Amino acid sequence: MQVVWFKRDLRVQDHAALHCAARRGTVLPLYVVEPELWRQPDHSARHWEFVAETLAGLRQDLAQLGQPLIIRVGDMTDVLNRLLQLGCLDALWAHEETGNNWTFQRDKKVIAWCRSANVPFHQLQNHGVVRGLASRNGWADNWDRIMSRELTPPPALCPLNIAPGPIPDASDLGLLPDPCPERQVGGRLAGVERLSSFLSHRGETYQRAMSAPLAGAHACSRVSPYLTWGALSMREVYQACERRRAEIRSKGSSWGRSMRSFSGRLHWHCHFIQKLEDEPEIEFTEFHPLYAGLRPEQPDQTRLDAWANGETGYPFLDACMRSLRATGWLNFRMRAMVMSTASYHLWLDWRRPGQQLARFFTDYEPGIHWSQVQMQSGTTGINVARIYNPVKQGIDQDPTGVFTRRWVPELVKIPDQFLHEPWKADNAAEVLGKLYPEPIFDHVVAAREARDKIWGVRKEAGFQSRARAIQNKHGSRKSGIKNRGQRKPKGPSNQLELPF
DNA sequence: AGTGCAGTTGACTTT
DNA sequence: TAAAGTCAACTGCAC
Repeated sequence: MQVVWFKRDLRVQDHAALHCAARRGTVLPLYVVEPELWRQPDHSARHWEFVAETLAGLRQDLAQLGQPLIIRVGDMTDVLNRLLQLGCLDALWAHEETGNNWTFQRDKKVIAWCRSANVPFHQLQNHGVVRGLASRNGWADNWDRIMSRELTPPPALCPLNIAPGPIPDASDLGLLPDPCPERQVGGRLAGVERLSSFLSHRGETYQRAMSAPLAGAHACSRVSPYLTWGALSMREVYQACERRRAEIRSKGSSWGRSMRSFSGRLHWHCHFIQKLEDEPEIEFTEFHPLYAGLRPEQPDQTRLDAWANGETGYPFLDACMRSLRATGWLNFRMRAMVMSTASYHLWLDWRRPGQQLARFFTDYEPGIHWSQVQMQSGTTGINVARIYNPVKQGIDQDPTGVFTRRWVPELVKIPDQFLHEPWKADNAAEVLGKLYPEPIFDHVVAAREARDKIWGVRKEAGFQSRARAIQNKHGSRKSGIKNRGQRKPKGPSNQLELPF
């Protein structure tokens, strides 16, 4: 029997492993709930609940093809042992997974197990990430080629007489309660709906609205969790986007800008995951070694908790964190800001805040996440430190205060004018330290100190040569430090310059 | 109508 | 996907 192991590719459409396995013989579609994975510090109940909903839909889709999804709970190698003893395992099929260290080690165990049991294990390429990549040269063109290939159709399956097995609850897995009342709903149907409503109407203002937390929640595609857990394939999202781009060329310019911008972000998705594929250590280790040990190894628990609970005394920052906890989502800019404040203003080592955010994001994608966490902590060596000002961001991104007031209602008595800096309000003493905390850091002083420390490292001996090596290994060939300083010289001025 | 000046804007540089 | 600083050009206004 051809066992198709579903991991973070929970769909039947454009699923190469399923398609190829079905051409070889009878397919046993399998999902293994691995309790140890779900106990990892970057995983949370909201992830599992999203996956459980997606599994229910996948089970139905597979049933339509002829054989519903089989679900088992336990270690993967134990499940494989049982299948082998039952004579149900002629070959194992899966997609290559670029996950956290736990799934990386588990995959190595599975590979070793298959080798010793003499079971062929076929791992097929997942989205645009290349395993065993020798060089980043030509990577972007290769991505375009992969994404332009035809979608793999779902195959017909032979029915088997095997108990399907229940889908466990988060509590069955011993996961801590993780209330997320406005979490996106899992399942392919919801993903397809998000994609089509984005392309047909929600996306028109994408380019303009994506950075504001309130407008962005509507104008952003929101397909990210469906891509993370594989209910949608990157290829089908990319192709739908390109079809739409061709269609809207005649329409107004905001559609054109928005779709170009969205397409660009789809390219970046795999670009970042490729970094973790090429260097799995970045989950734990600084891209640039000179940034190791810069911050205290053990983060100050009080500050970490205040940050994670949305109680720093900076209203917009706290609103973003509280919104994230309740919805499982934040727009890109606000993700960068919350990470930036943890790493710079609060000077916390990036690993623990990174794990906390991973648990909060329904769309936690390890490759994107750890690349971004390090980028917003200034430890890559190839990006200049971008330190966000939580007051300025509030004024720029939530000028009316509607978003901030929704999530920080204790500031109801603070006038609009002072919402983002409540300590300046006449009635500050009535609120601060009573209903809402005083700021736990001075953002101007903290940003300056962090900037000086980060820039100090750049001046150390050997910094630049190592940074160039990182850029060469991981950097985009279209931008980055390699091309800086090589910009085209300015063209001739339009004005005549006469020595008159 | 031209001049001086404070304040604003935008491009560019530095951290 | 930053923010702050610098500098020159520009604007509005008083005289």
